Amino acid sequence: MREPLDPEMFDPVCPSEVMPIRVGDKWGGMIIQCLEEGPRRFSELMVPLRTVTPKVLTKSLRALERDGFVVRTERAGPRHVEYALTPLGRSLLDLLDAARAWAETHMDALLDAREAAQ
Amino acid sequence: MREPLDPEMFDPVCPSEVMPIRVGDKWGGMIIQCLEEGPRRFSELMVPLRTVTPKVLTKSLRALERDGFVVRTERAGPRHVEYALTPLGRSLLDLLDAARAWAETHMDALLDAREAAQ
DNA sequence: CCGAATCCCTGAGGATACTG
DNA sequence: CAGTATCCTCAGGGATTCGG
Repeated sequence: MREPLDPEMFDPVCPSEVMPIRVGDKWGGMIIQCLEEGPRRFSELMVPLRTVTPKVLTKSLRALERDGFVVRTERAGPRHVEYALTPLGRSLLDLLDAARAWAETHMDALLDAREAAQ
Repeated sequence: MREPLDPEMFDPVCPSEVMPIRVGDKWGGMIIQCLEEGPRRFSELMVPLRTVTPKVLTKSLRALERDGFVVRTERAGPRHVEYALTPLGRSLLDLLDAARAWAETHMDALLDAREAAQ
């Protein structure tokens, strides 16, 4: 939670375009993974999600809030906002892990199939 | 495999709009589940997927083919086409089961959260 | 029976710029 | 720092009709 998020946390070669499994919208799964170790601030989230724009990140966070996966908290101090997983959000972590495990094992086969089909 | 697919296989109240987990496109996960017990014909698939149109089903099936999840086989006889899971497609079944298990346990909480947020 | 062809429309997602 | 405000594109998804 204290350590900053790895900017290379998500493989740019394996974006969500290729990943056939999604939780929420395009960024939902990645955001949830970013929050696994504890609350994060808006600007912290933008680091590993490099290509996301503020508007889209906001939209995704709002959607995760609506579904009860994430809580938004304004902390004292100037413009300090934190996003954290709820218990319901945490309940998705196992699924996300399973999805990542599937990807590591089978993504090559998927890519091969896709290439074989041109 | 021999038994016809249950027309009520998928809860119309809980369509993929609500389900936050997706495999492939909107219909991908449901199609894969339909093929779990063995090959199925196009028209068989349309039964549980009631609201899908032929065009969209075709498109989804083609996408599943491209990714190597499904094979399309033309059988002898007039216009007899079968779709079946490949081993790669079968490798997704565990994930889909996990997703369904998650949904059964937590979907109510999600719906509550969504309603609380209006 | 298994689609293909056509048309359409919404919305997810992005680019860019600005603000309290 | 944490977003808003516009504008735009494009593809997912659907309705309807047609064909071998």
